[in-house]
Amino acid sequence: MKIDIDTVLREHGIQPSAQRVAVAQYVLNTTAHPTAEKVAAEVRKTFPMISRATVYNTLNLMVEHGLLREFVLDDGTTVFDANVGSHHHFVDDETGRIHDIPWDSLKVSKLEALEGFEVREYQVVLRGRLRGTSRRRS
Amino acid sequence: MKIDIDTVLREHGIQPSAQRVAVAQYVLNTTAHPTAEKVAAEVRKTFPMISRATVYNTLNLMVEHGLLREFVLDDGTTVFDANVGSHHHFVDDETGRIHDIPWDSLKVSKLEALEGFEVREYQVVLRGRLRGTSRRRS
DNA sequence: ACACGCGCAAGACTAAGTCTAACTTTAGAC
DNA sequence: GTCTAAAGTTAGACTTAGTCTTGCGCGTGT
Repeated sequence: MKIDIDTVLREHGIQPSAQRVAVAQYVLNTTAHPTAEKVAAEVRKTFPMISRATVYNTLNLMVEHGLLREFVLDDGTTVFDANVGSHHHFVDDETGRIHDIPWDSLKVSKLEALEGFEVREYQVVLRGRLRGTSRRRS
Repeated sequence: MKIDIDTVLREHGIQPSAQRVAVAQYVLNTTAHPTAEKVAAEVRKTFPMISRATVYNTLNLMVEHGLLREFVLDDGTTVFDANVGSHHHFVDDETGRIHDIPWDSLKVSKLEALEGFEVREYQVVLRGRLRGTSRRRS
């Protein structure tokens, strides 16, 4: 479950440090799509002295080095996603939580027909409710 | 081209005022997907005394009443779109500008197969370059 | 051992947006 | 037309998320 974070960082060209490992440890092992502040809060549970700037620096570093993906929600909050492969997103209207949708669950066609646009990447953003949820409050 | 803004507002249940008309006048007649600050700047050209709060209030009002749509870009900036019908978005990597893609240009299939998700709406967000643009700088 | 550089901390700073309190305008009643 | 209450507007304080700056300390290579 939890491989050697130290190695993962190094493999992606990031020099490890206690703080960076702590951040990576958390953010690479959750599917919760946390915000930067959430990451900071979590990490501080085991590493109380880490500064905000370091958390932000580390997250940005990880994004730059392809270890993490940044995603901005409709309400403007930006969250991080350890799932760096292509996938779509479903946003729960009620809780705001994001769920990853496997790439192959959806198919977008007619992309070729877009005259004048050279598409590098795309993604479907869905919004709605989870079916059969008995209203769990966040 | 420019219908009676006063009437449009009233038809959507918004009591017109000089400030509101000025904001609506601009934002309903552009396809530029402006930010709130951009709207404020534009409106001030003809209405210098309008306050920031009023611009924000008016834009939010218009969104609530379905005259406008809010859209958050990947970098977290939120912009407004007078095109309230369903459509997709293409974000130009180079300039950051957004282009509306007609709903029927793309087709998303297999939506039904999403077990457990009750989709209320969705949208494809594409990213890339405009084809054949001779690098116009923003 | 030494110095150089990288990373970290703390807090100042910025940008975008919301909130508040006081003032002004408007619509409707008389 | 005048009055009043409600609605709208203003300026600026406040909040939140994030970046920048400055200085310190530790590790590493020679």
